[in-house]
Amino acid sequence: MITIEHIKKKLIEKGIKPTYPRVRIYQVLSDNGGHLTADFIFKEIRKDIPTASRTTVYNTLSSFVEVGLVDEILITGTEARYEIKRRNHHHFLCKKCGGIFDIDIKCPLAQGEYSRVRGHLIQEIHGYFKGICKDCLKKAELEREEHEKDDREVSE
Amino acid sequence: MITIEHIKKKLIEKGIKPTYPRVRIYQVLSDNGGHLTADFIFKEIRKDIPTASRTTVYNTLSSFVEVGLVDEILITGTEARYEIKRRNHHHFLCKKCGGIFDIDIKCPLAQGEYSRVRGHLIQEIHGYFKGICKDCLKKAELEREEHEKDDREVSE
DNA sequence: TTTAATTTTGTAATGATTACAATTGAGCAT
DNA sequence: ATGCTCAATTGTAATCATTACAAAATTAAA
Repeated sequence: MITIEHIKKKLIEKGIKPTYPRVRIYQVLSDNGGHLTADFIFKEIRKDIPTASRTTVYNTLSSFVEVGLVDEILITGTEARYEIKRRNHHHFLCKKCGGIFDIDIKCPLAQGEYSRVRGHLIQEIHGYFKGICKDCLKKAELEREEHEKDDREVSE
Repeated sequence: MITIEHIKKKLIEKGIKPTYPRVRIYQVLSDNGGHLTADFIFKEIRKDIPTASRTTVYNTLSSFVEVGLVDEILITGTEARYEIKRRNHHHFLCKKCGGIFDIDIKCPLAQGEYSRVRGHLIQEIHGYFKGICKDCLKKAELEREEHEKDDREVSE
């Protein structure tokens, strides 16, 4: 639980004026774990600031990204997701349920931060995985067993 | 230079009927290097098939992705990009010029294909980098030198 | 309190992608 | 050939996240 004062200090450090909407957006990012959609954040701050607009959310998020407070995660091709910058982890998208999970791995590339490859200056390293999550695997397993039981009953 | 017959064989192998538009889309992907936009492909096949529709391009690309012939690359948050599946390489997006470059690296994670992490079944591994490309770095370097020269002239 | 600068708001536009119904085309039996 | 059936393609309209932009509100300074 980060305090309002702590958030304000963080924003000022990065040259961002800590207005109420901005502080709230940071707080929502901080309180709700990772990979939040702009829409989720918008609805969340609407509870406090009924007049808040989507534009403010987008503007604030992009300035947070610009100064390096926040990461923009692009996995699905549709909605971008945002989270407070945090090193050494990637994301996993379940192709079945659409859920996004954190994968804490120490990628050797991500360690040697901001180096060069073939003359290009590397500033950001993004990685993500797609597959079937634990829960969906379990669910599929159970369904398979059900079907086998059905088959046996039919053939009897 | 892949032959039409070779493309047809590939599509049939994957259970895709090798219609002319589909073969042409594969050929465009094959002849023009990696990370092509749907729009580029659309314009390219329009040269041969003046009646071709965007929908066909999208449908075809998504079936190619589905059967694993093609990878969908999501970097910019806007346009998706497509390329024929190829292992052990990632992409680099230049934040200045918007160019996308191949980065051939042997990521240790990408080697142990389709394993599991924390119970989740990993089917795809995506990685990309952002930064400033070689050319833009050189350009910035030259501009900096220009400015230094200007400063000297002014102070003289 | 007035002024100026910044931030926020709200609406309209954008642009890639998808939905869907109508048309076309390929393969096959008559 | 002709008609039939199914799949592929087309074209238009809708969707939906995001951006542009001008007006209103807020803040900080004078």
